[in-house]
Amino acid sequence: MDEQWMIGQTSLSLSLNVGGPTARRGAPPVSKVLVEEDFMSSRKNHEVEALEAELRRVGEENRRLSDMLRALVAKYADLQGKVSGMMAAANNHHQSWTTSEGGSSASAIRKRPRSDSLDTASRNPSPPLTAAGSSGRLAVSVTVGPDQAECTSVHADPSDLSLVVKDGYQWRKYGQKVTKDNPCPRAYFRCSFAPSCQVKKKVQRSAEDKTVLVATYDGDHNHAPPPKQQSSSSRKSGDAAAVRVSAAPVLAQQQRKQEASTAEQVADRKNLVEQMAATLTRDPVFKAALVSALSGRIPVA
DNA sequence: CGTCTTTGACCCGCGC
DNA sequence: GCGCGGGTCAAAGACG
Repeated sequence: MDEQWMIGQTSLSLSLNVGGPTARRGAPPVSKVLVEEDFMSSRKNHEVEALEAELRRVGEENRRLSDMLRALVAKYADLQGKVSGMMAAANNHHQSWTTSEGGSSASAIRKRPRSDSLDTASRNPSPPLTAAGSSGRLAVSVTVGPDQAECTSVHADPSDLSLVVKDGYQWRKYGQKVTKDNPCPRAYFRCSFAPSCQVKKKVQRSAEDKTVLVATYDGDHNHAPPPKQQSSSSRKSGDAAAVRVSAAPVLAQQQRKQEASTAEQVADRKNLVEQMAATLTRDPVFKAALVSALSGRIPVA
Protein backbone atom coordinates (compact mmCIF):
# COMPACT_ATOMS: atom_id res chain seq x y z
CA MET A 1 0.00 0.00 0.00
CA ASP A 2 1.43 3.30 -1.03
CA GLU A 3 0.18 5.88 1.37
CA GLN A 4 2.36 8.63 -0.02
CA TRP A 5 0.81 8.14 -3.39
CA MET A 6 -2.64 8.35 -1.88
CA ILE A 7 -1.73 11.47 0.04
CA GLY A 8 -0.15 13.00 -3.03
CA GLN A 9 -3.29 12.36 -4.96
CA THR A 10 -5.24 14.63 -2.70
CA SER A 11 -3.33 17.76 -3.58
CA LEU A 12 -5.11 18.21 -6.81
CA SER A 13 -4.78 21.47 -8.61
CA LEU A 14 -7.63 21.90 -11.02
CA SER A 15 -6.64 24.13 -13.87
CA LEU A 16 -10.20 24.81 -14.68
CA ASN A 17 -11.02 27.51 -17.09
CA VAL A 18 -14.72 27.48 -16.90
CA GLY A 19 -16.87 29.87 -18.80
CA GLY A 20 -13.97 31.73 -20.38
CA PRO A 21 -14.48 33.82 -23.54
CA THR A 22 -11.98 31.75 -25.49
CA ALA A 23 -14.62 29.29 -26.32
CA ARG A 24 -16.36 31.64 -28.56
CA ARG A 25 -14.78 32.69 -31.74
CA GLY A 26 -16.06 35.13 -34.23
CA ALA A 27 -19.25 35.78 -32.37
CA PRO A 28 -20.39 39.40 -32.28
CA PRO A 29 -20.12 41.10 -28.88
CA VAL A 30 -23.74 40.97 -27.91
CA SER A 31 -24.49 42.39 -24.49
CA LYS A 32 -27.19 39.86 -23.74
CA VAL A 33 -24.81 37.04 -24.31
CA LEU A 34 -22.21 38.72 -22.09
CA VAL A 35 -24.72 39.07 -19.29
CA GLU A 36 -25.60 35.43 -19.62
CA GLU A 37 -21.94 34.51 -19.68
CA ASP A 38 -21.31 36.58 -16.56
CA PHE A 39 -24.18 34.85 -14.89
CA MET A 40 -22.99 31.45 -15.99
CA SER A 41 -19.44 32.36 -15.03
CA SER A 42 -20.36 33.41 -11.52
CA ARG A 43 -22.55 30.36 -11.15
CA LYS A 44 -19.77 28.06 -12.33
CA ASN A 45 -17.35 29.88 -10.08
CA HIS A 46 -19.62 29.01 -7.23
CA GLU A 47 -19.65 25.43 -8.38
CA VAL A 48 -15.87 25.40 -8.65
CA GLU A 49 -15.58 26.85 -5.18
CA ALA A 50 -17.95 24.26 -3.86
CA LEU A 51 -16.02 21.53 -5.60
CA GLU A 52 -12.72 22.87 -4.30
CA ALA A 53 -14.14 23.03 -0.78
CA GLU A 54 -15.32 19.47 -1.20
CA LEU A 55 -11.88 18.48 -2.45
CA ARG A 56 -10.24 20.15 0.53
CA ARG A 57 -12.60 18.34 2.85
CA VAL A 58 -11.93 15.00 1.15
CA GLY A 59 -8.21 15.71 1.27
CA GLU A 60 -8.42 16.41 4.98
CA GLU A 61 -10.35 13.23 5.50
CA ASN A 62 -7.81 11.35 3.45
CA ARG A 63 -4.99 12.73 5.58
CA ARG A 64 -6.85 11.71 8.72
CA LEU A 65 -7.42 8.23 7.34
CA SER A 66 -3.78 8.01 6.32
CA ASP A 67 -2.74 8.90 9.84
CA MET A 68 -5.08 6.26 11.19
CA LEU A 69 -3.67 3.78 8.70
CA ARG A 70 -0.11 4.59 9.75
CA ALA A 71 -1.07 4.09 13.39
CA LEU A 72 -2.79 0.85 12.48
CA VAL A 73 0.25 -0.42 10.59
CA ALA A 74 2.48 0.47 13.53
CA LYS A 75 0.17 -1.33 15.93
CA TYR A 76 0.00 -4.31 13.62
CA ALA A 77 3.78 -4.54 13.46
CA ASP A 78 3.92 -4.24 17.21
CA LEU A 79 1.31 -6.96 17.69
CA GLN A 80 3.00 -9.19 15.17
CA GLY A 81 6.21 -8.91 17.13
CA LYS A 82 4.41 -9.74 20.33
CA VAL A 83 2.68 -12.74 18.74
CA SER A 84 6.00 -14.03 17.43
CA GLY A 85 7.44 -13.68 20.88
CA MET A 86 4.46 -15.43 22.44
CA MET A 87 4.64 -18.26 19.97
CA ALA A 88 8.34 -18.70 20.55
CA ALA A 89 7.71 -18.70 24.28
CA ALA A 90 4.82 -21.14 23.86
CA ASN A 91 7.01 -23.44 21.81
CA ASN A 92 9.60 -23.27 24.49
CA HIS A 93 7.02 -23.90 27.18
CA HIS A 94 5.48 -26.77 25.25
CA GLN A 95 8.87 -28.42 24.90
CA SER A 96 9.62 -27.94 28.54
CA TRP A 97 6.47 -29.62 29.78
CA THR A 98 6.46 -32.39 27.26
CA THR A 99 10.05 -33.28 27.80
CA SER A 100 10.69 -32.72 31.45
CA GLU A 101 7.47 -32.70 33.36
CA GLY A 102 5.60 -35.79 32.25
CA GLY A 103 2.18 -36.58 33.70
CA SER A 104 1.67 -33.82 36.21
CA SER A 105 1.31 -31.06 33.69
CA ALA A 106 -1.04 -33.10 31.55
CA SER A 107 -3.85 -32.20 33.89
CA ALA A 108 -3.36 -28.53 33.26
CA ILE A 109 -3.51 -28.79 29.50
CA ARG A 110 -5.77 -31.44 28.09
CA LYS A 111 -3.96 -33.85 25.85
CA ARG A 112 -4.78 -33.31 22.21
CA PRO A 113 -5.46 -36.17 19.86
CA ARG A 114 -2.45 -36.70 17.62
CA SER A 115 -1.08 -33.28 18.35
CA ASP A 116 1.85 -34.05 16.08
CA SER A 117 -0.49 -33.87 13.14
CA LEU A 118 0.22 -31.21 10.57
CA ASP A 119 -3.44 -30.43 10.36
CA THR A 120 -3.80 -29.24 13.92
CA ALA A 121 -1.92 -26.09 13.10
CA SER A 122 -4.59 -23.70 14.21
CA ARG A 123 -4.97 -25.43 17.53
CA ASN A 124 -1.33 -25.45 18.43
CA PRO A 125 0.54 -22.29 19.26
CA SER A 126 3.03 -22.87 16.52
CA PRO A 127 4.15 -20.55 13.73
CA PRO A 128 1.65 -19.90 10.99
CA LEU A 129 1.76 -22.63 8.42
CA THR A 130 1.24 -20.68 5.26
CA ALA A 131 2.21 -23.74 3.28
CA ALA A 132 -0.82 -25.51 4.68
CA GLY A 133 -3.08 -23.10 2.83
CA SER A 134 -4.74 -21.72 5.91
CA SER A 135 -5.74 -18.51 4.12
CA GLY A 136 -3.80 -16.21 6.38
CA ARG A 137 -5.35 -17.37 9.60
CA LEU A 138 -3.12 -17.30 12.59
CA ALA A 139 -3.53 -19.17 15.84
CA VAL A 140 -3.05 -16.79 18.71
CA SER A 141 -3.95 -18.60 21.88
CA VAL A 142 -5.27 -21.85 23.23
CA THR A 143 -6.84 -21.98 26.65
CA VAL A 144 -8.61 -24.75 28.49
CA GLY A 145 -11.63 -24.04 30.62
CA PRO A 146 -12.52 -25.88 33.80
CA ASP A 147 -15.16 -27.89 31.97
CA GLN A 148 -12.65 -29.39 29.57
CA ALA A 149 -13.72 -27.01 26.83
CA GLU A 150 -10.69 -25.95 24.89
CA CYS A 151 -10.87 -22.42 23.62
CA THR A 152 -8.88 -21.29 20.59
CA SER A 153 -8.63 -17.74 19.35
CA VAL A 154 -7.75 -17.41 15.72
CA HIS A 155 -7.06 -14.22 13.85
CA ALA A 156 -9.15 -14.28 10.72
CA ASP A 157 -9.33 -12.20 7.64
CA PRO A 158 -11.88 -9.50 8.49
CA SER A 159 -13.31 -9.73 5.01
CA ASP A 160 -13.91 -13.42 5.49
CA LEU A 161 -17.38 -13.66 6.96
CA SER A 162 -17.40 -17.40 7.36
CA LEU A 163 -17.00 -18.92 10.79
CA VAL A 164 -14.63 -21.61 9.64
CA VAL A 165 -11.60 -22.44 11.73
CA LYS A 166 -9.40 -24.82 9.81
CA ASP A 167 -7.97 -27.27 12.30
CA GLY A 168 -7.59 -30.26 10.07
CA TYR A 169 -10.70 -32.06 11.21
CA GLN A 170 -13.90 -32.32 9.24
CA TRP A 171 -16.77 -30.42 10.79
CA ARG A 172 -20.42 -30.32 9.91
CA LYS A 173 -22.29 -27.22 10.85
CA TYR A 174 -25.57 -28.01 12.52
CA GLY A 175 -26.67 -24.70 13.89
CA GLN A 176 -26.10 -21.01 14.29
CA LYS A 177 -27.34 -18.72 16.98
CA VAL A 178 -26.97 -15.09 17.94
CA THR A 179 -26.12 -14.96 21.61
CA LYS A 180 -27.01 -12.24 24.03
CA ASP A 181 -23.52 -10.99 24.85
CA ASN A 182 -22.20 -10.94 21.30
CA PRO A 183 -23.88 -9.52 18.19
CA CYS A 184 -21.88 -11.89 16.03
CA PRO A 185 -23.59 -15.24 15.48
CA ARG A 186 -22.19 -18.38 17.06
CA ALA A 187 -21.86 -21.40 14.80
CA TYR A 188 -22.16 -24.95 16.07
CA PHE A 189 -20.14 -27.74 14.50
CA ARG A 190 -19.98 -31.49 15.01
CA CYS A 191 -17.13 -33.72 13.97
CA SER A 192 -18.29 -35.34 10.77
CA PHE A 193 -15.26 -37.50 10.11
CA ALA A 194 -16.42 -40.27 12.42
CA PRO A 195 -20.08 -40.67 13.32
CA SER A 196 -19.18 -41.95 16.76
CA CYS A 197 -17.05 -38.92 17.51
CA GLN A 198 -18.92 -36.70 19.95
CA VAL A 199 -16.65 -33.66 19.68
CA LYS A 200 -18.43 -30.39 19.22
CA LYS A 201 -17.08 -27.03 18.31
CA LYS A 202 -18.52 -23.56 18.79
CA VAL A 203 -17.10 -20.75 16.71
CA GLN A 204 -17.88 -17.12 17.30
CA ARG A 205 -16.22 -13.84 16.47
CA SER A 206 -14.92 -11.97 19.44
CA ALA A 207 -17.15 -9.11 20.54
CA GLU A 208 -14.11 -6.90 21.12
CA ASP A 209 -12.16 -7.73 17.99
CA LYS A 210 -14.25 -9.04 15.13
CA THR A 211 -11.17 -10.30 13.33
CA VAL A 212 -10.67 -12.84 16.08
CA LEU A 213 -12.49 -16.12 15.79
CA VAL A 214 -12.99 -17.87 19.10
CA ALA A 215 -13.40 -21.61 18.74
CA THR A 216 -14.49 -23.65 21.74
CA TYR A 217 -13.87 -27.38 21.53
CA ASP A 218 -16.06 -29.62 23.59
CA GLY A 219 -14.85 -33.18 24.07
CA ASP A 220 -12.13 -35.30 22.53
CA HIS A 221 -11.85 -36.87 19.12
CA ASN A 222 -11.90 -40.65 19.37
CA HIS A 223 -10.12 -41.00 16.04
CA ALA A 224 -7.05 -39.82 14.26
CA PRO A 225 -7.30 -36.62 12.23
CA PRO A 226 -8.15 -37.15 8.59
CA PRO A 227 -5.32 -37.22 6.07
CA LYS A 228 -4.37 -33.76 4.95
CA GLN A 229 -5.23 -34.14 1.28
CA GLN A 230 -8.81 -34.96 2.21
CA SER A 231 -9.47 -31.98 4.36
CA SER A 232 -11.39 -29.13 2.85
CA SER A 233 -9.51 -28.76 -0.38
CA SER A 234 -11.76 -30.04 -3.11
CA ARG A 235 -14.87 -29.89 -0.97
CA LYS A 236 -15.92 -27.46 1.66
CA SER A 237 -15.97 -30.06 4.41
CA GLY A 238 -14.43 -33.11 2.90
CA ASP A 239 -16.00 -36.54 2.55
CA ALA A 240 -17.98 -36.30 5.70
CA ALA A 241 -21.22 -37.64 4.38
CA ALA A 242 -19.77 -40.86 3.05
CA VAL A 243 -18.57 -41.61 6.52
CA ARG A 244 -21.99 -40.98 7.95
CA VAL A 245 -23.89 -43.12 5.49
CA SER A 246 -21.96 -46.35 5.98
CA ALA A 247 -19.55 -45.89 8.75
CA ALA A 248 -17.71 -49.17 9.14
CA PRO A 249 -16.57 -49.94 5.59
CA VAL A 250 -15.68 -46.36 4.87
CA LEU A 251 -13.74 -46.05 8.07
CA ALA A 252 -11.80 -49.14 7.14
CA GLN A 253 -11.23 -47.61 3.76
CA GLN A 254 -10.01 -44.43 5.41
CA GLN A 255 -7.57 -46.47 7.47
CA ARG A 256 -6.23 -48.20 4.38
CA LYS A 257 -5.91 -44.86 2.63
CA GLN A 258 -4.09 -43.50 5.63
CA GLU A 259 -1.66 -46.40 5.66
CA ALA A 260 -1.04 -46.00 1.96
CA SER A 261 -0.31 -42.32 2.29
CA THR A 262 1.82 -42.64 5.42
CA ALA A 263 5.10 -42.54 3.51
CA GLU A 264 3.91 -39.48 1.64
CA GLN A 265 2.91 -37.79 4.86
CA VAL A 266 6.26 -38.54 6.48
CA ALA A 267 8.03 -36.89 3.55
CA ASP A 268 5.67 -33.92 3.71
CA ARG A 269 6.24 -33.52 7.43
CA LYS A 270 9.99 -33.69 6.96
CA ASN A 271 9.76 -30.93 4.40
CA LEU A 272 7.54 -28.87 6.62
CA VAL A 273 9.76 -29.33 9.64
CA GLU A 274 12.75 -28.24 7.60
CA GLN A 275 10.88 -25.20 6.32
CA MET A 276 9.76 -24.26 9.80
CA ALA A 277 13.24 -24.70 11.19
CA ALA A 278 14.69 -22.52 8.45
CA THR A 279 12.07 -19.87 9.02
CA LEU A 280 12.52 -19.89 12.75
CA THR A 281 16.30 -19.67 12.64
CA ARG A 282 16.02 -16.66 10.35
CA ASP A 283 13.59 -14.95 12.69
CA PRO A 284 15.43 -12.55 15.03
CA VAL A 285 12.51 -12.53 17.46
CA PHE A 286 12.66 -16.28 17.74
CA LYS A 287 16.43 -16.12 18.18
CA ALA A 288 16.08 -13.60 20.98
CA ALA A 289 13.40 -15.68 22.68
CA LEU A 290 15.53 -18.79 22.29
CA VAL A 291 18.54 -17.06 23.76
CA SER A 292 16.55 -15.79 26.72
CA ALA A 293 14.96 -19.21 27.25
CA LEU A 294 18.29 -20.98 27.07
CA SER A 295 19.99 -18.49 29.33
CA GLY A 296 17.22 -19.15 31.84
CA ARG A 297 17.97 -22.86 31.79
CA ILE A 298 21.73 -22.79 31.46
CA PRO A 299 23.35 -20.83 34.29
CA VAL A 300 25.60 -18.23 32.73
CA ALA A 301 28.63 -17.40 34.87
C1' DC B 1 -28.19 -37.29 -6.69
C1' DG B 2 -26.00 -36.92 -2.44
C1' DT B 3 -24.35 -33.87 0.86
C1' DC B 4 -23.80 -29.47 2.96
C1' DT B 5 -25.37 -24.98 4.78
C1' DT B 6 -28.95 -22.10 6.28
C1' DT B 7 -32.42 -20.85 9.33
C1' DG B 8 -36.70 -20.94 11.83
C1' DA B 9 -38.73 -23.82 15.25
C1' DC B 10 -38.41 -26.48 19.13
C1' DC B 11 -36.51 -28.20 23.55
C1' DC B 12 -34.54 -27.69 27.94
C1' DG B 13 -32.29 -25.67 31.84
C1' DC B 14 -32.11 -21.79 34.81
C1' DG B 15 -33.42 -17.67 37.34
C1' DC B 16 -37.15 -15.01 39.11
C1' DG C 1 -45.35 -21.04 36.18
C1' DC C 2 -43.20 -17.95 33.05
C1' DG C 3 -39.76 -15.83 30.37
C1' DC C 4 -35.22 -15.93 28.61
C1' DG C 5 -31.24 -17.74 26.50
C1' DG C 6 -28.42 -21.40 24.72
C1' DG C 7 -28.27 -25.64 22.18
C1' DT C 8 -30.23 -28.80 18.77
C1' DC C 9 -33.32 -30.42 15.12
C1' DA C 10 -34.96 -30.70 10.63
C1' DA C 11 -36.87 -28.97 6.27
C1' DA C 12 -35.54 -26.47 2.29
C1' DG C 13 -32.44 -24.73 -0.83
C1' DA C 14 -27.67 -24.63 -2.74
C1' DC C 15 -23.88 -26.80 -4.63
C1' DG C 16 -20.61 -29.96 -6.88
